[in-house]
Amino acid sequence: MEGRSSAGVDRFVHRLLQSTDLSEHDQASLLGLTGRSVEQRARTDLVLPGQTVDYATLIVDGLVARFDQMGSGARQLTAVYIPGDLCDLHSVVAPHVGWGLQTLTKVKILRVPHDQIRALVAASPSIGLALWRDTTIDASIMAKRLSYVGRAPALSRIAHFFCETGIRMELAGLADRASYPLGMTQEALGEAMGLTPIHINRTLRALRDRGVVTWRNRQVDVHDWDELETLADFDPAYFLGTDLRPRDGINGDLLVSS
Amino acid sequence: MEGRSSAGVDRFVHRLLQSTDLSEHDQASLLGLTGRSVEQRARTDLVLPGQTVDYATLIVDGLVARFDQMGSGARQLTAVYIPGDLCDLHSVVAPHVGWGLQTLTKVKILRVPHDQIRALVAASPSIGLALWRDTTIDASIMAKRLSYVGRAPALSRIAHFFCETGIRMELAGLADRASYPLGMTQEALGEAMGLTPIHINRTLRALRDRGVVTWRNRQVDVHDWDELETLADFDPAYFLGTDLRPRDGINGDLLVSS
DNA sequence: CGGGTGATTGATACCCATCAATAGTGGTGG
DNA sequence: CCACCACTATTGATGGGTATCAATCACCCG
Repeated sequence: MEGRSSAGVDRFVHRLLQSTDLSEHDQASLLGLTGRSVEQRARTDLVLPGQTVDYATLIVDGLVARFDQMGSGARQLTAVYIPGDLCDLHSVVAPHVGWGLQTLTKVKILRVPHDQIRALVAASPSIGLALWRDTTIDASIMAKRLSYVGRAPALSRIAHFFCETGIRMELAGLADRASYPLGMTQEALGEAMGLTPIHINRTLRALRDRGVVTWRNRQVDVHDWDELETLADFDPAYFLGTDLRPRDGINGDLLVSS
Repeated sequence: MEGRSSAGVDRFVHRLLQSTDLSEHDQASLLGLTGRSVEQRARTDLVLPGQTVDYATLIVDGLVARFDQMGSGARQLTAVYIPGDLCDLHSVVAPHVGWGLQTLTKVKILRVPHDQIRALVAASPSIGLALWRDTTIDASIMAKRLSYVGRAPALSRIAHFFCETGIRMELAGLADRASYPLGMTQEALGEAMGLTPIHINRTLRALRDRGVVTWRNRQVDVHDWDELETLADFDPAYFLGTDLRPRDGINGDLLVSS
């Protein structure tokens, strides 16, 4: 079970590089991350609210969601993660968690000990910066979700999810934005969107009937990306590292200067 | 205008200490933060989406909100900040922002240059840890908001906001949880809750009629805290540093060990 | 004292939830 | 390999929580 299965780590480092410059040495350090490899079937809880964890969860294959649970037992998914994501990176600095993690599909994950990550941060300020920044991007995505759940109608909300997920898939090198695998259930999407599965189903039908996007057999196919973006009022700026790329006074070991 | 007005900085450091142990030296460094003091009237934008900022905003007095703006112009408030909060701490690592900041009341703020903060982080891993952790607490609050906007009815949603804000006020040493100033408008609360101001007004009336809480003259008075918590299904664990206090293997300069 | 913003209330419409039932799909064991 | 069974997707009917449109009142600041 132990192993330095690099597939997932590779993707993670690749994503970090989209927002932060890292030296060869730092990249090598990050690629050296290891963890216990675990496989789980769909719809299983990996971490429960109230737990204290000492590892972070890196997705190698499949989908994982972070959720918050209401007293009634109803769940709201606050984030959906794809391969290459380090789901609960923030648990490194806040190991007592108020949320949980659940699988959305059959998954393969890597449990990376917090100690390893902390050691890297201690050894390299750039890595600390990159990881901190990664958690802020995670928060940006959540903020955007909040604004859509609070303000957008179901059609726009779901369209936005398809846009966002498509771009993330593409950036991760997993698929094309207009055609990507999505193995979660309609019920899970409902929990992410703040909608009932019934209404999800009807809205998906509306999107299909309009010829915009089809989601069948665990596969999303966008037939009219422009129209999807219009319906979603989509602007990818909020989670792209684009504007955080090499620029004076921000990147790399700037933390060490003043 | 320049000044080392410490009132706000004091509160900020005080809050950091609730979740992280910091040495006397680190505390002194943080207290040495300075910035340009600015005053603004209510309902004014401090930062607009798409801007690149080189300072962080520390609230000395008044309320500030972070918002996301839809294409229609409608705004969703993704966070509400009180005195002592460093609103956009995450902008230190991601200075190109996708959101904006607006005042909710007349405010006095301090604009603290990113450079100053980065220098502190470079000089002390503990400070880096404390600040990173602070942004994760911010994210926890947002996640909780998301789950309530997505899953809870208006009454519960608003009750939860009153609980959360009361506890935060109390922790900040600004007021009692059951009686605190809240100078924002009902419209602004609507933007935070994902509800129209009309519905906010009616729900407030319902809370008043039940004898649970009264919000008048910019002042919240909770008459029945237990009932309010029940209505809100409130559990403060998600943003308290409580469980992050001194504990082996987590705090202080642990970042520097392995 | 005037003007504008915020609060309050009423009437109506609509989006989405809920309840209920059937069809389809994939996984599992015999 | 097939049959079963649980889970998932789909559709209909109905109700409810909020939004929307509209108007009046209260209040604060200049």
